[in-house]
Amino acid sequence: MPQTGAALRRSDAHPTKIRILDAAEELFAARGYHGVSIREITQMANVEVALAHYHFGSKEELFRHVVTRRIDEHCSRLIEDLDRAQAAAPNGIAPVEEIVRAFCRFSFAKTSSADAGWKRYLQLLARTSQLPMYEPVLAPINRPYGIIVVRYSEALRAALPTIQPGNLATAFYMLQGIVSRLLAETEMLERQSHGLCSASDFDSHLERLVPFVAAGFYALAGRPELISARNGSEPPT
Amino acid sequence: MPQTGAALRRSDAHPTKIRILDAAEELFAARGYHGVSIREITQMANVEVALAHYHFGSKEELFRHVVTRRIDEHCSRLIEDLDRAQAAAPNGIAPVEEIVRAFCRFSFAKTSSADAGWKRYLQLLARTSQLPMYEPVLAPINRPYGIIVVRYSEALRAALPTIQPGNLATAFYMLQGIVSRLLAETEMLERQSHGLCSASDFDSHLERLVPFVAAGFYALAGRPELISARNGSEPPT
DNA sequence: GTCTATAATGAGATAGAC
DNA sequence: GTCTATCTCATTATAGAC
Repeated sequence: MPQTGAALRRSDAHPTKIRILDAAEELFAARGYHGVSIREITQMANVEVALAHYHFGSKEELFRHVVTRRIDEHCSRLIEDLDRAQAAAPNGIAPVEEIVRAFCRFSFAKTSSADAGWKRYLQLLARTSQLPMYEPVLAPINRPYGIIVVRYSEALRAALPTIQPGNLATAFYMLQGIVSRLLAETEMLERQSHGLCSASDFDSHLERLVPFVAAGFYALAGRPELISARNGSEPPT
Repeated sequence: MPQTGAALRRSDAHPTKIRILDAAEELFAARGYHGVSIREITQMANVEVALAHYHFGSKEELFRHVVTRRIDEHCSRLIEDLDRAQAAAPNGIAPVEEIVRAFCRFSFAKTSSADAGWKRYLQLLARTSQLPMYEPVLAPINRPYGIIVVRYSEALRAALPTIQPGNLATAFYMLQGIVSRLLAETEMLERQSHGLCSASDFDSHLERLVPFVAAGFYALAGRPELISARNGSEPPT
């Protein structure tokens, strides 16, 4: 047993600080920043209220730690997947489909996996990203994520040399809107499809998203004739 | 002057109940349900706190009234615009582009207009639609909106007879994600495009969204060859 | 319908013993 | 690092005069 006696208060396997972060992640994802109290968080984490303030100072700082905790790995993986797509292309210019796939791969894989922490973190970002946020909490997200936007935009521009800058920015923004809505996992998709589509079936989502978004990019690049060549003849069934 | 003496407390033009609803709409749109107190709302409305309880009973009921107030007109207009698109088609089968345009027209027009109330209502729906909501507040939205989903899905199925039901449902869900993100008007688009795209320029949004989404639908219907025929040769610049 | 006053609770945060 | 106790303030909601 690696833990010392002081490290664990109950039978839980993680130290206090991590348990608070995990509980906060889950509750913030479910009800947003204002919908959750520190008391609820510490109760779920099985620690005293004062420990949240000892470890994080304030509620806002705790929230900042939650959204910051995984952002660097998240962005690193997004870059790695883009690098892989470009390395696989003969001339280093990855096709639109592979760029779009790279943008989704890590998030979709983590959300589908048994790793509940990552799933909740991605839900938290997706669900709160459309609400106005405080600058102190927005900045630590936008610094690494801004690099993602630049790298993916450059890759898409290379794949679509004819596309106008405004069309590229808007198309990428629309892609983010789609991904965000899927990661948020609302009940709407299941209800609207009468149970035909499951919100958690990200393999199906990806096989539909890639041709949908790629076709959109080609259309906005003035290259609709490329769509059938890239897609193959049949869409997912 | 139509108002009686008892109707107005200050110089504002609207009766108390409306003023509370307007203030609540604005604040709920900005910070979500839990991020706003009744005190803030009544303060912005220039009325006493007790009047919110007199008119609406509880905070949750007030929120329900805010999201319910405009939903019927909203849905009626969505149906009207779809009807118009279908009436304009020779055989009653509107092309995908016109269906997508009809789905956006009213919301984009209201958000671009001087009508701040409608703009905030649409922001409220867009920003909170990805957070889990109480069933009592979800039901009054989903009843009329469910009809919209059915009608638009039928129209799209008529325009795309080869599309698989799962592809149709997911594609429509992706369309909703795009529209929702645009209506939410985050600062992300302006930042990511380095000021090239304005979040409030819904004319540009529409001219980019329609070919993007229509191409996506055609791709998922296995009919990519239709895209160039419908779009014309050049995308928006 | 509107106001004042107040109840009842829960919130974020801190001090100090251990 | 952890716990108990407490401070201070804001919250939803209601009672009752006008």
